[in-house]
Amino acid sequence: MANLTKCINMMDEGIGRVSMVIPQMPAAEARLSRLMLMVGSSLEEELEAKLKPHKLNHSDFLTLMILYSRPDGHSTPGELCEFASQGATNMTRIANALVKRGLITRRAGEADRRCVLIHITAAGRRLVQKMLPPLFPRISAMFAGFSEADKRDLNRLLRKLARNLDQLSKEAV
Amino acid sequence: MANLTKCINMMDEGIGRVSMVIPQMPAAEARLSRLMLMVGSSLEEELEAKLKPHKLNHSDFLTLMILYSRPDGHSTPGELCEFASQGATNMTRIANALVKRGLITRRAGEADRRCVLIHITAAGRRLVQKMLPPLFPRISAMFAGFSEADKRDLNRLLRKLARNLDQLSKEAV
DNA sequence: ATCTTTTATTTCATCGATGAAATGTTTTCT
DNA sequence: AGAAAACATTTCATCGATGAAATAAAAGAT
Repeated sequence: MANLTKCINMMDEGIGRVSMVIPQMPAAEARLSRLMLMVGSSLEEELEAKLKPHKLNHSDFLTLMILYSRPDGHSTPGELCEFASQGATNMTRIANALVKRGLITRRAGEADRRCVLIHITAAGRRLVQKMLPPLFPRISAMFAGFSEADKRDLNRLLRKLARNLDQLSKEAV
Repeated sequence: MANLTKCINMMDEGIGRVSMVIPQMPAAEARLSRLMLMVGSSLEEELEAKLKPHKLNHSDFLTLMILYSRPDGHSTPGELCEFASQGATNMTRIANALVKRGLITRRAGEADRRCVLIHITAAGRRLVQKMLPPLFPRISAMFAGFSEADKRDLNRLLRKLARNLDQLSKEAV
């Protein structure tokens, strides 16, 4: 929808001109950040579009996937907040919606009774198993033309970038 | 804020377990998509945090930067919609806010009088020139430890990914 | 035993984004 | 000239996200 290539071209020209006026700008790095932002949000759009028919948004889906991918299919709201990068208010709302659809259940915690144990249900598992396979061709197509070395490199570089971002936000305190 | 590394670790374990249950999943590619999404949104958070003190969000800032980086400092709403990936309604709202702050002006188009010409003002330029330099150290820090080859690779791979995403959304019609 | 902290929810108010539909100009088509 | 298309705005209704504050229950600290 967004025509990424066209946006990237115009970004390239723009950064070129700005760095003429402001030479101390780290142009290569600025370009990389913009690329990350553009490709990232395009990917997000693509994903949301595929989730829409199932009446799930990214946060809902991510929450469900975290539970699905857990050894015992459960977690707590606090943990889900952390891994899905959501506030507590938001997670309560998400959980309410998923409970209402019968995809998860809430129980009282056993060890620590302050916690709530959120379990994925059989229906939740079935939904995930129905949703995932149709995504596979598109996920593969995204990386068409990537050699094994390309994938390894991208993987390595994204993780390195992630570590740097963590470092940045840690210092920001 | 999000502790990206921790989220990535849990994603790795999760994908490992899911691909045991669903072996036909393209695990490496799924991992890469998740990485892109996570790093992308972390980057977005980082950027928004830096913009907040100036009372600008990402869309506002992007719109202003597009104008700033233009040879003649102007564009039209339609063009801005395209390059900032915004709907027309949204762009009208953004432009209203920027006009109110004196950062841009609206004029009637000369060649095509249906179009509106949006110009960045002197105040708009001053704001951009004041905002950018403090961002530079952080942009550089994001890519700390990246060799020149790393940056070239990341650049190349992101552009390749972008082309594939464009292809995907074109086919989706 | 009391105080504090942790955990989750509820309530409330707000903000930005979104999309559809109607409107008004201006240009283009035929 | 008249019809159709393009451009931008306005209006309206809605939705998801957000954050602060109050509440309640349980665990931990001293």
